[in-house]
Amino acid sequence: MGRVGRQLRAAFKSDPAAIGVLYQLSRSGPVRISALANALALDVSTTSRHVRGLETDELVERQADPEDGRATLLHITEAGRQFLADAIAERSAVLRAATAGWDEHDLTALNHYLARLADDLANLTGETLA
Amino acid sequence: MGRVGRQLRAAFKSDPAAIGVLYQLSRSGPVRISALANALALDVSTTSRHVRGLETDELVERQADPEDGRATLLHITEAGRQFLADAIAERSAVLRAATAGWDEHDLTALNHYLARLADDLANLTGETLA
DNA sequence: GTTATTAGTTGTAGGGTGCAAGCAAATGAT
DNA sequence: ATCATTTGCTTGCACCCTACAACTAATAAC
Repeated sequence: MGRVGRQLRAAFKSDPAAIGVLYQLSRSGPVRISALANALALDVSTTSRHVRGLETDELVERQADPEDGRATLLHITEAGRQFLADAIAERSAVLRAATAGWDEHDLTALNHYLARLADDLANLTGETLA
Repeated sequence: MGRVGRQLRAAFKSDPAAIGVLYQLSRSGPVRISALANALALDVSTTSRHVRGLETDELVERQADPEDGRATLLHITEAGRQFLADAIAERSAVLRAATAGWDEHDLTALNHYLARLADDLANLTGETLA
């Protein structure tokens, strides 16, 4: 089981953390850092540093939260979407190469199971975006 | 997809790396460090450090390779097996908790797919134990 | 208005990882 | 046999990810 993880990590060299942040932002609209950290199952401080890095690269932007001066709302930029799309494309290519011998049915089944497992694990520990 | 990985990493706090080494050793008998590194898709140097740590904890032992004085052959100790078994039990408990609502068929199917994917990824990059 | 709580950042420390340099044993060329 | 090369492994170094603790700024509670 851990094998899959290790091999995927080895195959996906590019920015492991950044992509998680961008992915979450891409499908959730303006969010606070704390919510993001929660969704990623990471510490707020860690998430804060990632966001700062992405901000420097202009893949993410922050705006003051109109309802709370302490908080900031994050959103992905157009460049961020592009970057994410490229990263996903690269990963997909690897997966497609690995699963070249699979038939359509098995692929969708695996996908389905993984999504379900991710949801169940999220429920187990209570991490989700609000 | 990365979600599963992140959440599993969060749920399995204990010794991420050590367990990989022990697992490989448990199912492969005496191996060289280089072969182990290859199987784990890790750098030899990284693997070397892990082995040293496990050796200190007496979970792994090394003996000189009779056929090559430079190499060492690693094997898991009884304590190592016990440690691994405990770790696997802990992980299994988490997974069972997460998949409490799954029926038997789906579980075995997921297992099957993951094993297949791991194999295919290994083939893609050529990492296996000899 | 003073105190407590909350959102985020920064300091610090610990691990994992890979690359490059080094060391010792083995192999190959002469 | 001798010396150069290759091979297996370890160590030095630098970088990233991560969490916890201490801190600042802003809000909420009283």
